[in-house]
Amino acid sequence: MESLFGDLFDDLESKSARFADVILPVPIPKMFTYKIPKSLEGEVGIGFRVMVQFGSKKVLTGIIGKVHQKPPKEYEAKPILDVLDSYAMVNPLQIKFWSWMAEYYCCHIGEVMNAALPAGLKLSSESKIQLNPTFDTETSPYPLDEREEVILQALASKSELSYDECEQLLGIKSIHGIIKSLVIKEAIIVFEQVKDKYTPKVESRIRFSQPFVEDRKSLETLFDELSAKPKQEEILLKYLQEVPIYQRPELNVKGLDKRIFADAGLSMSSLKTLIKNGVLEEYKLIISRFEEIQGNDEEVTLSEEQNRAIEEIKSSFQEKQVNLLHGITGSGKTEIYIKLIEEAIASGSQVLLLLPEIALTTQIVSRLQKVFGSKMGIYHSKFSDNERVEVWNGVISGKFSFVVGVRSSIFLPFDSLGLIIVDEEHESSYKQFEPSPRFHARDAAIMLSWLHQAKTLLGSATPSFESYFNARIKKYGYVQLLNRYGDASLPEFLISDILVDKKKQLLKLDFTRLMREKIQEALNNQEQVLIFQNRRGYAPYISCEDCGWIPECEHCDVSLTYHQYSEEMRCHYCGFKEKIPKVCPACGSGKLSAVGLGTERIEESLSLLFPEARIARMDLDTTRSKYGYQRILEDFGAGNVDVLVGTQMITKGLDFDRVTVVGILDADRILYFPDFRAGERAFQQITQVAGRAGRREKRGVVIIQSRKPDHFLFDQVIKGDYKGFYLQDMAERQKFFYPPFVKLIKVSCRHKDYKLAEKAARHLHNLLLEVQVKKIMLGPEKGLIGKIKNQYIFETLVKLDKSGNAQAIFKHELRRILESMYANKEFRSVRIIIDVDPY
DNA sequence: AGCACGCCGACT
DNA sequence: GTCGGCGTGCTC
Repeated sequence: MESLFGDLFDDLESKSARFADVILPVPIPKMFTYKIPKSLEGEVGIGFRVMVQFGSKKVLTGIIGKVHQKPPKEYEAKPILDVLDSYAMVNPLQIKFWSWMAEYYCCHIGEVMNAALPAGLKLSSESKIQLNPTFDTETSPYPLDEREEVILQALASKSELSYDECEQLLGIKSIHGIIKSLVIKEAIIVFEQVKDKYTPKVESRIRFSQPFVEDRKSLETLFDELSAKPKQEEILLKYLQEVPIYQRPELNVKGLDKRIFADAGLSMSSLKTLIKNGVLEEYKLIISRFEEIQGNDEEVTLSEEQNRAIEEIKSSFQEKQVNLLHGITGSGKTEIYIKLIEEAIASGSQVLLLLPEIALTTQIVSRLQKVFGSKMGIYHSKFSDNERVEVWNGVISGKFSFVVGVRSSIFLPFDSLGLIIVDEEHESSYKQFEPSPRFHARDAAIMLSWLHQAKTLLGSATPSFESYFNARIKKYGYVQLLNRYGDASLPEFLISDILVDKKKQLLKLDFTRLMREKIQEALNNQEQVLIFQNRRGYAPYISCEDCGWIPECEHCDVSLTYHQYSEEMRCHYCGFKEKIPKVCPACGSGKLSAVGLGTERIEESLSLLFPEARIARMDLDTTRSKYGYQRILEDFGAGNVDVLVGTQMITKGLDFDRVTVVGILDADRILYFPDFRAGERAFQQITQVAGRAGRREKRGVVIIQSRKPDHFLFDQVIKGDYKGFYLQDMAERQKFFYPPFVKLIKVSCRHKDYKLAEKAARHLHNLLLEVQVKKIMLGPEKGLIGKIKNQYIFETLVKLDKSGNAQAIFKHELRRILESMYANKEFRSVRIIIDVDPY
């Protein structure tokens, strides 16, 4: 009843709507009101893409966020120029979600839209020129110069030219002046062309022309005629073999993929002749970029514990919107997900499963694909734009009722989500840092599921302390899985003291004796080894042994990482590269040596220590290509590699039975990271890496090299005492006011002028101090990295009281303050960046 | 963000 | 004299 009236009302509203507030991809924090012209009445509504004029000449495409009949007071609304869609690309729920995100993360809704839409749905507008039809060279009062003539001649043969093409034509850089002059002389017209970037994938298909299908006699006559032309005959026979149109004439409609003839080695020119003579015809078929996969609904058998967990989750969902599933590595969370997803789909809901980027290319996806087949969509950052648009459309059309994807898949056009699962909920890659919106996909997913009145399941072996905190205060439900699936035992932990070995001269190429022995043992037994070092490159930096000089990035305040393989030094913040100097530029000494450990160097050390072992490396540098990651994993899985060295990539989704030894070379680096989450992260990372050891028959060994083997964290990791560590860390956080006890907002100022950046940050800090809410402020301080890409950074950290409406008030005031900063001439050019829930 | 308008240096 | 530099102001 209610929904009926709701629909009716909406309908009435849209029929009489005369104005539309359009979300545009511009960094201005509001929507823009345009008039809906009579001709488009009833053709547009929320979520339609429209073309509008913005400014004097620019044509932009935006999305309608609201329709209404309130004429703007201060200005005359311009009309919408055109609608691009016959149905809404974005639904009203998404607009609500975008608005919430813009509000919560203090950014503009246009920025959210930018992040949400796959590039293929954003339209690019490009200025082009065409001949002015009323122009005549003979009668024109204006003389044309040589270059202008060139352009006009080109336009005679080609109806339009882009600016780029004009530049190429004349071979000069600034074409603007010439074009302007031609416009003044009324010789050409400049227009904006909007082009849809999405191009459907097409296949050329061949089929018989209709007469031959309807009339069997004509086909026979044809064969008689062609007996003298064996090549053409061959083609027709091939076709009939694949498409038996005698028995099933209807098959001719779909025809046959053209490539089949080429693959069979048949003459393409004969095929052309047949088409030319009207025997065969060629047509284009729009096909999906995704292969059809039949799900086999394989029966998943669950352990008693898994069944119990499912029941607990379901009953907990009765009263709680969010549930935390805390299951140690290898406890079989995937099966539980499958069961819950199946049930949600069966009840007619959509389901979203979020995975961290690097886990998506692995076994879990192929596993799910086997169960769900092609009703499952995959949304991955390595997919092309076109592939993403197809997933987007597939969600709208209902083809995909279930999507597995990375953080940006929360933006897909779901309209009836029933369940969102966030796997590896603690993963920091769920947080987007650059560019804005700086959102956390887990937190946004909880909001999204709330908008859909759906449920959220957070899964992790090592939950984020926030989520665990929320579970403990009963805001979230909490379900635990305690046993490893198939009763695989937890690995044995060994802590190896780097300093002791160093003193005894037992440290060889950064490997302690214990580490070397265990690796050798595994190699002797034909078992596999994982070595974890969360630092790519050869070494963090090189240094001059004589004067201590360290090469630094020209644009950022960091040392350059030494990459031996490519023989260069690279900045991991801006991508700056430099050749390695032969001698120290500071003192001329030739003694430059690598300091510290990176994956490349470890790979090299391993091949020196274990010359017989097959070694591979997995980090950002070896997995750049679309399938790089998969290839390395497959190699490892097939047993072609004995030792795999890698960054945190190896902690995800690797599920190989033959790994018995896991080595962590420099645990201290994880432990002493300068941020309040260091302990939590260290616990998570070590536990996750350790979870890769010994999954089935044999108990694995985890060797941790450290200079501080007595650190209390090791003890708790070894015992698997998550709660103990949590409680200890929480006490610290409460004492020093860190989340989850406060809300953090980081406000930074960036500018190429050091002094100005600092001054702006001071000023901003003072303005923020005046906001009347309970809070603590730190800073302004030079950022941890003081300069990135030639921009100096100063930061203020605000710790807000979580109770009451301190957050809302502060964000509101923040907006006002930002405007005042922007209105201030002095600080206009300073970039101010707001990061809500940083880290 | 673009892009226009507007006021000061080095070029045919 | 002009072409072109980038400061600053606005976009429904």
